[in-house]
Amino acid sequence: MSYNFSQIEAKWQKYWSENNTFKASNHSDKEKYYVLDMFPYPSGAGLHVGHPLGYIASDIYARYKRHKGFNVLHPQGYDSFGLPAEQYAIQTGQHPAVTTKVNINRYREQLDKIGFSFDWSREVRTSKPSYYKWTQWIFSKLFESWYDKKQDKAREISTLKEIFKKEGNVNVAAVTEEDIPLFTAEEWINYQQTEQEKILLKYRLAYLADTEVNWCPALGTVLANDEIVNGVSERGGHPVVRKKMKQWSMRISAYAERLLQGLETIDWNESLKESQRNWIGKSVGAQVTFSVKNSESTINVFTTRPDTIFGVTFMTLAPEHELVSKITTAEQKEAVEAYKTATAKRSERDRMADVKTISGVFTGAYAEHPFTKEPIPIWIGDYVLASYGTGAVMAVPCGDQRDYDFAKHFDIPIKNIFKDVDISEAAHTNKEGSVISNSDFLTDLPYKKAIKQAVYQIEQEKIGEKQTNYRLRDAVFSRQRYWGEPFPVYYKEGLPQIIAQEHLPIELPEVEKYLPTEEGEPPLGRADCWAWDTKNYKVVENTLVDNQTIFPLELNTMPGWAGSSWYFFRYMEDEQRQEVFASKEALTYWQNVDLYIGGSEHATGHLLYARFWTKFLKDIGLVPVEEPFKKLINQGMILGESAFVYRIEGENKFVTFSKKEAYKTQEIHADVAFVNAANELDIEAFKNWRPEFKDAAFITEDDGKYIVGKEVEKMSKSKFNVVNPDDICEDYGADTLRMYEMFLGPLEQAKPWNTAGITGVHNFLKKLWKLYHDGERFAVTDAEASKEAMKTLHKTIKKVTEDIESFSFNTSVSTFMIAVNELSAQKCKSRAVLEPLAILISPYAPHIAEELWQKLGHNESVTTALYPVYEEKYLKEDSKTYPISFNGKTRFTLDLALDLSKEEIEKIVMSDERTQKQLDGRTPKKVIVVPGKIVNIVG
RNA sequence: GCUCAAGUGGCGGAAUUGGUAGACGCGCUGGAUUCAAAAUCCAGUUCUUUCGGGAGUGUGGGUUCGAUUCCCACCUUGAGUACCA
Repeated sequence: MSYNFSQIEAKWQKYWSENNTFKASNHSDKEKYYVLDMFPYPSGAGLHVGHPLGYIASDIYARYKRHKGFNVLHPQGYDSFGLPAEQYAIQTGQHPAVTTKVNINRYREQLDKIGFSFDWSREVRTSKPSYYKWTQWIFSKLFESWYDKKQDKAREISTLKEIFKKEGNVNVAAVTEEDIPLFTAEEWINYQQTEQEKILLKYRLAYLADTEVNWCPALGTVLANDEIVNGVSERGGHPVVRKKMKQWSMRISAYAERLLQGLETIDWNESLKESQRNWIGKSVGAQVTFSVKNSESTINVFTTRPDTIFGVTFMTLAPEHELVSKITTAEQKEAVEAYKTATAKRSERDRMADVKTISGVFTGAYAEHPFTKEPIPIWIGDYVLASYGTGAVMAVPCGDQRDYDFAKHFDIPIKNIFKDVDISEAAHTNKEGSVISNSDFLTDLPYKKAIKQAVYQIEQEKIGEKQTNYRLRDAVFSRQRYWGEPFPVYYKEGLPQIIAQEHLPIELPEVEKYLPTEEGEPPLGRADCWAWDTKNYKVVENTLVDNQTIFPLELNTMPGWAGSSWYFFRYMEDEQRQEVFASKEALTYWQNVDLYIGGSEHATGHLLYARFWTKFLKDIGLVPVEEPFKKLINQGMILGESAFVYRIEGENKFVTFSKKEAYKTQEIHADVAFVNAANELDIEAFKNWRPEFKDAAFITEDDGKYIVGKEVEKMSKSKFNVVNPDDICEDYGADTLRMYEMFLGPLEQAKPWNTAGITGVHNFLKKLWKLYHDGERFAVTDAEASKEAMKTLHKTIKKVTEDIESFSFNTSVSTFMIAVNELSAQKCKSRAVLEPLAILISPYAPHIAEELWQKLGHNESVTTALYPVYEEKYLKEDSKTYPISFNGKTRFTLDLALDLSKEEIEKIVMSDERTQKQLDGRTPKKVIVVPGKIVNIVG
């Protein structure tokens, strides 16, 4: 009976689904283990072989943990709101919900074929109203909260109102907008209600404010910082410009320090933590106030080097700085205005592309040095960013390269305040080991002490204070798009009002087109039925808006990361799925994700936002954990092998790989489906591919074959190098696909896909099958296993267990191959060996394992079997093959008993004739014997 | 520029505390089987060689009896970030 994988796989996939084999229970005495994949966005292209890599790894781990006796939660779902479905809707007029559903069904079909152990009963779809109801609800909680710095947590906005009523805002330490006026309790009480609401809005964690946003005209929406790569949109690569707009934002900056500290408590890879640290960008220093001469104005600067304050020879403001127009002198007005206009015109991209050009203008004004009282010229320059720190710097050219270059360029004096350092060529930017001089009370202090002393003096003289700055900006939360969560918000007198939980979800309205309106409003502006009736609590026709009881609803939708910032909690609930976003019991039992696997492209987006929301939900007592993902692994990308044909320029003639150098050619992607393992092109298939190739001519190799060029690139439709997992399952089976994906290389590493290599893994599974059979007959016996077979088994248990625990799945596949090769050679048919082997392999190749398990006489699924236990006694050796090396180079080997002493070993080795031959009459200087390891003869 | 990874046969990769470099698989070569092919099985496969050996893990140095592994400098590739005061 041969290995009929298609029949076996269909049989067991049906069995698992019918028997709810992988349904997790929220009530169990077993220890819990939560394994999660980053859920996919269901794109129209379907899955290629790169996508399931992480799912296979997590599935192996989940199945392994079940064998180890854990209650495993391993769910899956869809991040189903997003731009591609909407772009498609704009082009075709099809409702994004329709295409999304089609894509999800296709994904599910593909996933099912690979044999994952997902608990589909807990599936989530972010675009489902029953799901986004709770996304809207969490938004409303953020709206109803403020961040109390004293308690270092988010609190309900009602507590803030109480404080205002009692004592105004003088004693409140909150994370807010900068422009908050101080008021007393009396003033607060006397404010109009709208005035109060305006003030509260500045405190809320979800707030509406005029912000400088990244506007992408091509997509017609704003983008968050993490959605922009190299100055263009991540999706589509469209240009992005800065623009001031009224937008919803999330006060993630309030959590900067906790997001940074939390990294110490989680098991993520270092490079990922490092990118989050960089993104948060903490810097410790001081804020110092400089007064402007002949003016009431003062300039605040932030510096990480207060020790260099005596080296200040000028100041630079960002061109957008609000003081610029105030302090500029009449003579400089024209030049300053011209510079401001010029910089405003330059796009972010231009500014980034040209970092080297130094530009700036003198304002004519002078500040006063807070210690020396000397006048300091004030300049403006675009190397100072308005969005970081205070938008102004105290320039210390001797210690900062940009200040140095600026000073040299404009001939501003440079004062050296470093002891024994030459600054004639460049600034002295390395603070380690430097000693300050020429600096009054800081002279002769090493930099660390100087920083402390400077901060102390600054605080004593009340000209500034110690301060910590973060690069992390608040995240823009509005998108001018259709296919996202609507806000549970309506507007009364221009101020946002939240809709209570019991009226949620606010469902997306129908629109006749998915484009912005003629007035430039978001697509929801096209909806006819998009107003909120505050009496009947329902969405009604826009024509009914009277601004008394019926008000207009918010037209923006939420960004893609809203739904993905909390979905891992949603999976925890199973029974009361319609009632609460997850019950207390479920949240307490499952806590957080033990193992999270996904791509590294989410390093600063999803993974930061999810941590932020989790911390917030913890603050308001909704979840019990501070971090969502305890351990995280980034799977590497599987790359495609593209095939190229070479067209001679100006002709419809293609030249084969080895002869292309003789011509001027143009590389063209050919579909990898037309190319065999030997890189030969199927010329007929290629000709029929596109009309323009119909009459193409070919210059072939001498044997008449056309050989293509190969190159490793990202797998993508546009490169015609996509390999589909369905085809692999069809030809070789899911078990082969699963094992081969793992066999390709280390999980976290990027690696090219090469279908040709798959036969090795497929052959292995055939050999495994044969091991349990004798021709057509199932041949496992109860006969006692040989010593060698037991040794092979326990060696395999040990290695595979270690490999799974360290996520080294590629090496465990080779361990299985070695085991099957050895057992086949030993002709082992013993149940005592083959039964544990079936369990060992079942996380990797679950279908064949189930089939063999059943043939072994079991009625229950192999997933219920306990993992075999490694016993050292089977591996005990009494001799070892010693490498005998001379000066570190192994020359021959020698079998010796393990219980020999060092002296005995040395004696035997020295008397061996091969040793004498190697030595050739010399006397060794030294003989090193490491029992059980090696013998090394020196000399 | 800065930060983080990584450089090992024709290819994917292995070597878990420093101890026989190249496991396992692909590909390739030869053989068995077959009318033939597929499939299967067996043997070989880092380079070099005067067949005794010799060299060899990006490059150069160092520590060590012994280094793919540890240290220093450099080169290359990939990822992230980018005037962050």
